[in-house]
Amino acid sequence: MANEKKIDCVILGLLSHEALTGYEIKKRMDTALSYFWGASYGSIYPALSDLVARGLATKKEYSENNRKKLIYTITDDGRDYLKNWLALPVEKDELRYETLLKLFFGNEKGPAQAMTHIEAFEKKIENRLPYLLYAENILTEHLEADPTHKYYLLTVRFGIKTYRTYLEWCGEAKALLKKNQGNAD
Amino acid sequence: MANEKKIDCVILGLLSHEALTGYEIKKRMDTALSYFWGASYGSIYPALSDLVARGLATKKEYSENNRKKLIYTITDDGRDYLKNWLALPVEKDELRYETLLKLFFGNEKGPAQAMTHIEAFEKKIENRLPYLLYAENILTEHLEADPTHKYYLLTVRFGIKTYRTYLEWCGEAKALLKKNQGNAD
DNA sequence: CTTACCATGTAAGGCGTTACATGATTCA
DNA sequence: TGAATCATGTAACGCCTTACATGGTAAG
Repeated sequence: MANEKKIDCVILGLLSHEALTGYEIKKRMDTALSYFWGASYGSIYPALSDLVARGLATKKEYSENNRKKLIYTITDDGRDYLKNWLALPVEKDELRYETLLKLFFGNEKGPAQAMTHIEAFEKKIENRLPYLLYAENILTEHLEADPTHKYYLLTVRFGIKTYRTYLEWCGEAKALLKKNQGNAD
Repeated sequence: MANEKKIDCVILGLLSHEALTGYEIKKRMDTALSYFWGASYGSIYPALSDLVARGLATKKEYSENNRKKLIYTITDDGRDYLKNWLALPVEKDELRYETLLKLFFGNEKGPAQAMTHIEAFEKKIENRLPYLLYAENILTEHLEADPTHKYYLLTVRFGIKTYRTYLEWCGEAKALLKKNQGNAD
């Protein structure tokens, strides 16, 4: 019962909402979950087969516009498995911020280099923020009609808040680097 | 020249400041780098041997209080390797927030369960924040005397800002869950 | 007609954690 | 004298990414 693989849990979690194809699961990860989780096809498809083999999901062939899709549905056992995992305490939250890593060792290359990394980071965040704001709007509007999305909304708000903090930090970091560069305004 | 392993880069980055033992490197990761990077002994020690084999670091036996230590020093080649990596654009920043994952699927188990995860997260962050604040004080004080720590300070401030945002979010998330639970104060 | 996207997978290999193994020293 | 911390490492195994392979459809 121990050692739940995270990839199984994410997939079951997504399937607990609605039946999905492997491709759609990947899409969800790249959008709705992108700021706190990720996975590649190379882990998604094998995991799906495995879930079916263990009776935690079922697979159905489905045809849309003459194009066949494989849709996965969570089973009762799958739902139990998910619930069991959800009740366990969180093992670890981890980040691997290469940007911060490069910045940490910034004195090897100087402020100009550090500035470049900060600006690239800033742009990446600025590009992603609108999606989250859009999602927040939709979710807030439908909150009373569909309260099951309350949790989704909470994670979106986490994303928005942290992204805005990142942007704030970028501004401050750039200011500090400029100030210390020796040329006042 | 491509495919720089991150573990090599972190270690070289730490060694670029001062010569260290494997044990000390691990310590740095668990404190100064903890909120944006991590590694285990099982990756640190083999990486150190490898760096020596490639001429990017040297190893010296050293005795302190009759206890032998293996101290690693960065070489000129190591410094070049590090600088080269620092100049490359950031490949990816990634987070794996199990807390957010469990929260995302929270409607399977309800608000009480979600609350538990949020509170555990909150406590973890509250416990770690003081270390960062302490580090910020020290670094700010010594900033003019030792400007090489400017970059370290930037990452510490990143940690503080994001941690504070996390705590803010915890408060809001708990409020939303309570409100929707149906019992107004 | 070709680029982008939809859609599903496999294989190799890398990377890194966990668990194990060992032993010294310090502090209560 | 026992626990905690210092200190260094190895081996097995697991997990996941990258790259590869294939082919349909939609839009310009």
